[in-house]
Amino acid sequence: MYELIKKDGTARLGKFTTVHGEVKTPGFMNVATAAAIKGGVSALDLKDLRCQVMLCNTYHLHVRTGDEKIKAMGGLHAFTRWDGPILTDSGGFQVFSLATLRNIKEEGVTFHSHIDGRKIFMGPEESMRIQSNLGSTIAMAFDECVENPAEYAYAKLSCERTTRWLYRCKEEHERLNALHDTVNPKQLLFGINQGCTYDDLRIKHMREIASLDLDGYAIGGLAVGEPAEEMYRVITAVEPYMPENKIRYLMGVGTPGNILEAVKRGVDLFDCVMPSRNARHGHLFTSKGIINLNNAKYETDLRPLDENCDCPVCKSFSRAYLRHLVKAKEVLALRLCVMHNLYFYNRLMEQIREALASDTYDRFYADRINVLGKRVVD
RNA sequence: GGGAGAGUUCCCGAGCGGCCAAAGGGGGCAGACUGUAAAUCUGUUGUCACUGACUUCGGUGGUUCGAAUCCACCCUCUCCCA
Repeated sequence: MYELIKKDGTARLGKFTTVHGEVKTPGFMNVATAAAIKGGVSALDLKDLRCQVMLCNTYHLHVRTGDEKIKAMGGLHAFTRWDGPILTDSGGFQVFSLATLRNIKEEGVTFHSHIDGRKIFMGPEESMRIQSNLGSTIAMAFDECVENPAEYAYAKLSCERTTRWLYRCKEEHERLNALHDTVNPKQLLFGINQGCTYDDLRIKHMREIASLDLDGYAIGGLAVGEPAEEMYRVITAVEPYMPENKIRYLMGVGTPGNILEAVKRGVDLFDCVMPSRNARHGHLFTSKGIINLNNAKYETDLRPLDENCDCPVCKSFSRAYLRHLVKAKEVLALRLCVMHNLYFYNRLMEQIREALASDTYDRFYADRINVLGKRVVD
């Protein structure tokens, strides 16, 4: 359950209590799609990286190794050795990202597996069953994440279908939670707001799903190519209709700057592949902006990535060494860079919470917003 | 000593009379990445006064309207025989 500790304008400081532990919010979830943070970081590293929640994907784990096998092995917690909260994404995003490999109908979506091409059907009931088998702390509703830009007519049609899917999700989720043989009978369910960039669709949809009294509410379908200002506008428009006593999750977002903006607009929870993916590509986040380790200027730079960072990587290694590892394509480069970026994101969230707790968020925001997205100059 | 073959732009390597500043890799340089089909993708990589000109394909000469491509000699390397 979510507890709102205090508000600063629309920004919220809170905590979310689950059977697998407490999540301080605003918080960031570290993405481990196939039950692993890409780049060689295991669940055992996540505590050191100040991670609160691990996020895994329904579709990927269904395709390999298979949710029933994972259930038989004790669920995702036993499997990955991560004992904190796990959120499973429903597969809804794959409706969007595997666009060339799928077909959407009222019953659900048929995918062609990206691994072996075989047909996989997933609808609300299937997604709920898989997530139940995985035993995650939080299950996400099965939705359609519509591409941007989208025609109003299609956005409306898709949004209405996502609502119908949500009713089916809730029913199946309750049925499964009541069964004796589930890994986590206290599994929570979050609904997902859709409506593309149309404020009226967003608001109508949000009001509908809010009435279902779910455990949390997500805003989905953003950061899919629309300008950031449009994303902020949608959040601002829909926020008043999100239940105040429920946790709010902005899916797939984003850059450090996006997070500061969204926190200001009342969002509690985030996840994004950006810290891990960019790290794998030598793109590092620091308190003074962005460092691209591929750049020749770091070849003999003996400073740490971020002088203000006390992560295990910054404590020990120079930019020059990390650049060397990146250029040499050493696996160690991936691990160290991902560790730093995840730590940076988790630490950023801590700083946001500290600022909210001490009523200094406006100042924190003003100090950082123009720095975080730019290249480090030094 | 005799025979066979090879030398191409930073590297490997294609080209074998004009469509060649020269394919394709690699490397270099730079950019992108937002609920991960992503340790990936894109651009660029002779010089300059850059919609054009100039220099470059081991060296020097030659044939030709035109040569990285054909000829002669030279240099270097590899392999085989003695």
